Amino acid sequence: MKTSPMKFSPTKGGSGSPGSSTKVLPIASLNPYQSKWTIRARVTNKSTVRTWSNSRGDGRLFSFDVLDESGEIKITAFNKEVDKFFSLVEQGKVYYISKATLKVANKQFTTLKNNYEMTLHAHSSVMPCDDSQGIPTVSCAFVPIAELENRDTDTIVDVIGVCKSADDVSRITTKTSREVSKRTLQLIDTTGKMVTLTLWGEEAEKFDGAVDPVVAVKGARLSDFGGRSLSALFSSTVMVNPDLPEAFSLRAWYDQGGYALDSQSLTETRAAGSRAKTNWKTLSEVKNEDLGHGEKANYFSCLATILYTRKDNCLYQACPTEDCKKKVIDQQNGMYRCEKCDREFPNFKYILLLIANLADFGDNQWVTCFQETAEALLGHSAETLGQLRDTDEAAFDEVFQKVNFTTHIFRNRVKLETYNDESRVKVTVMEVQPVDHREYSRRLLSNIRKLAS
DNA sequence: CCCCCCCC
Repeated sequence: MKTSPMKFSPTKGGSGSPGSSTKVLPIASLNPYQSKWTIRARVTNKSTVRTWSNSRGDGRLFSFDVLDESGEIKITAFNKEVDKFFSLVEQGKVYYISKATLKVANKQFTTLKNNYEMTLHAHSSVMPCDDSQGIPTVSCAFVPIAELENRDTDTIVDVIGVCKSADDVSRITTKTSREVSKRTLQLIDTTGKMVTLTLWGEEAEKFDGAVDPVVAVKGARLSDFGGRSLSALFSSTVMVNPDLPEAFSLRAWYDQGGYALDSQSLTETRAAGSRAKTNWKTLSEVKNEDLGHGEKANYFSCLATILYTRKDNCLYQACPTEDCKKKVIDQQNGMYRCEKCDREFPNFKYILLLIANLADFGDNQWVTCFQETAEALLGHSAETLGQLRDTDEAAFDEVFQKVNFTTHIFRNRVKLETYNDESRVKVTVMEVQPVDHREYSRRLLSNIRKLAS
């Protein structure tokens, strides 16, 4: 299997053939101080054609990575060489490559294990090689998912896992106003840990996670978002169900029970995080523990019953601009002025700002509910309520009567606020959820057990 | 001679 350096004679000779007097050398032995060489290597990654424009000029380029049994190297082609080689170079195929320029790789940008990289020039030769014997298909040093916790962030890693779930593709706008597709996958492996991998662009769009495929990524960046997470780079290779022994054993492990493992994620997403550590408090605990008195706001969840909602002034006329909730000034001429947007509008939207009194078995607390939480409690949109107030006062009143003595789970933000030298704790409802009685009962039982022990 | 690697 080993391909030792040797003379070779291409079956198709002639002037266009790779230098017949050069040796096939392992990639690992190449350096800028020798020029007579040929490598025989497999293309493991190929970029698209990109253009650039900067102070030093502009042009087109593409790059590809090649691999042999000794190592790997990045090869770049510019302008005329793009035309000459782009369609010839195919992912996964093996080529004889010779007469390219070696230069020291900029470690800032390389993800390959090689101190050098190659540039193709006018006399470079890239020739397909039918014999791929002894040339590996990929070279990955997979890091177990649990091990990612101990690795430095911003390093480049190879990871393989079963894609237990995948989010839908979404479009995001980058800081430089480019639009790009993204999709996050949750990968698990036998270490019992899970990590999020983000795919970008076309890779995100075409990914199909329907059958929990094995996903291997070579050259992903380890980021510290949410603890530890992975992001694919332009230079990453993402492989779905790759033909690798690691993939086969993961598949077997998963199908034989690994799928049922409740893997702990290294990537704390906001939703998962808040679910994992809900800060349950009774209303008296909130007061006794001086919650919200610190520098930062505190969050707590409670089960409570609404005793009273203040219907007066619970609706105001706000700027119709999306995301602007500024109160408008009625110009008394059919126009409404928003100071924040510095514009007048012929219309406005209603915004709810509901003051309510919540009670549990031991205490009560005044809270503020903005738009979404107030709508959830009252069961009507702000717009509907605005119309109702103006047209049917009895029906409007009834909405507020009906919400009294209803019980919900409230997630709240609490913060000490100071107005005119007077400090008081302000509680804002962030989320209203129905009571899950099973879960609530379990929690009570658990509290009772703790008190008993 | 590129070197973009994005979002929460």
